[in-house]
Amino acid sequence: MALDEGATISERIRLGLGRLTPTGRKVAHILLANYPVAGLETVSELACRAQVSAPTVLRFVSRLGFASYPDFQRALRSELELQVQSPLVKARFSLESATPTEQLLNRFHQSLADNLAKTFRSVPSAEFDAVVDIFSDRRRKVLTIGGRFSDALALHLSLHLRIIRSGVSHIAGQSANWRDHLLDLGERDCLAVFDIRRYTPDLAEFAAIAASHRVGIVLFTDQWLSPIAQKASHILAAHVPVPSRWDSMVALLALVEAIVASTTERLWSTAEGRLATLETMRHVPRVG
Amino acid sequence: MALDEGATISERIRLGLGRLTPTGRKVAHILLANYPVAGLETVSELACRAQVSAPTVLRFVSRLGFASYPDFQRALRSELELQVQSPLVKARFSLESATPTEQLLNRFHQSLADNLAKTFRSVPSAEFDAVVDIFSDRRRKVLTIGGRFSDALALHLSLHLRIIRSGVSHIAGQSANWRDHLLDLGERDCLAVFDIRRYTPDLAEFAAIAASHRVGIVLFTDQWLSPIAQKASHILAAHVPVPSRWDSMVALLALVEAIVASTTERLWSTAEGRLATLETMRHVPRVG
DNA sequence: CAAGTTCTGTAATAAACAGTACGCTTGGCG
DNA sequence: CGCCAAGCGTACTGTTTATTACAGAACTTG
Repeated sequence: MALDEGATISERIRLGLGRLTPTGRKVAHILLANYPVAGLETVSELACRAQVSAPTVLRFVSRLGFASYPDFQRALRSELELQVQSPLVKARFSLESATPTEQLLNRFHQSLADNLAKTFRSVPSAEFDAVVDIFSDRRRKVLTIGGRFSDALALHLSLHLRIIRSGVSHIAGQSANWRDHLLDLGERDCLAVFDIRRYTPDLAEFAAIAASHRVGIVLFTDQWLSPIAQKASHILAAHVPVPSRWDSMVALLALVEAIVASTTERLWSTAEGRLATLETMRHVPRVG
Repeated sequence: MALDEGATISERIRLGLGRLTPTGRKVAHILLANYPVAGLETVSELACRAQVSAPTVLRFVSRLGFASYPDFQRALRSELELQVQSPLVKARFSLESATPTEQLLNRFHQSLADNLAKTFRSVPSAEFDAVVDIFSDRRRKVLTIGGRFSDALALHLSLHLRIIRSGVSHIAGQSANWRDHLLDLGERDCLAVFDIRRYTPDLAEFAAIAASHRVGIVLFTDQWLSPIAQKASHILAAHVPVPSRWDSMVALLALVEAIVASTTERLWSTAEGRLATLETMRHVPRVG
């Protein structure tokens, strides 16, 4: 790893520019001009771009404080990963005039917008369609279940689906009782599982059992993919990191809402009637 | 170079998803979820991330039409190079080339990003701080409750708060039983209410009763404000419209997460111990 | 239920790569 | 003018990395 942490690599290059040898400076300029791509190429490719020899490039990264060239590349990649693939939202409005709270809100918003962008960019539309297909198929029963926190999303999904179609349930309560629900499920049916990190072992076990009964598994998870991914027939992954002690479920909720919106549209001809019926029932005093 | 030009690599992956083998799909999902960084790592690193073997990764890139893995990486880099240098022109793939689903996802994402921005811009930081103050005050009990759909958020809030502090409960079940909870609440205590449109009459009634007992009401609502706003001591409003039959709770969840993040930070010195205790308890077999 | 096909991981192989030693060149200074 | 030192590139070496061959597992199909 790099000796001198804190600054981004491009900053470190700019700062070190004075201390470099003439050829080293050539490398630095090429790197800054084509940042960060040039640094992700091989040593010889970069050397060729900068019209210097390979050892010069190595001496350069060494002087920047990296133990090796692969080490340098790793740093570059992890920076790229954070720095976002959405360069449009730079919006440097964390100025000194802002109060600490405003800054916090800004940072938080930034991360969320970022997660949203990455999530929507990476979700395969074929996968999305497939899931909507399943949820729109009234012949397939749908069971939803979630982990400790993500269960709220599972509930959210089932609440909406249940309104527009029949055969939807949410599995709550003790994990020992979960598998009872599987009795009702056949090969054509579907289990929607929500599992984000600190993945729930009970859930994985349950999903495995479901999979062994040939129940289709739709997995909503985070960008690192729950272990359940191995059993899942369809996967929708959302980005969850935010500047917080907890992970964010905003992008995952966004996916659920998009799925629900699309499914509702698909089933609208029949869902409309159900909603109307529901409306009239609302005025009847509730039982209990 | 790649045989089949024209599309971006991520698009090509999405399109090819159906034609892939099960393990190949794992690789594809990891790649899309961490695009494009994951593809710039070595074969074995990527294989490890996707929990498959190295040859599987190679077969994957081969099936995508690349002659070799370095070739694939070169393509990825050159795409990255273009993308970074023209930050404005991307994400604009709501063109005629996009499939209906892609357009839907795009529109949906656009609305959500919009809601998020409006919400964070409009939330007064003083109000935000005040709510964090209340939730951080261990002497005040906190009760959460929500409407038909928004109750999932109320639950979400209580689940997190309950971990970092004591005296937090969520009100569920029949509305007739709700007011029982008020018995435990005094003047200094707090009721967190979630209510978005098609506002729930029962909730308004309940909030009114609570207010008459001088319980402080923190209201999470939509941009048009639930009628409960009149009784509320603090209001946090989020924007909810999306191109869907339902309203979106994404921005509201975002606010909740921001509140939770901030409260957690505030109480961290004691919350840390609670979390550790919880962790040790997790390994004890559950009752029932 | 069995034969065949497809898929996948293990292990061995080949290629590309980063790293290094050495000697030449250049610029500064006595 | 000549010595010294710093900088650079060439050529080589050791490692890492991609690749390929093969054998076992899983799933299909008749």
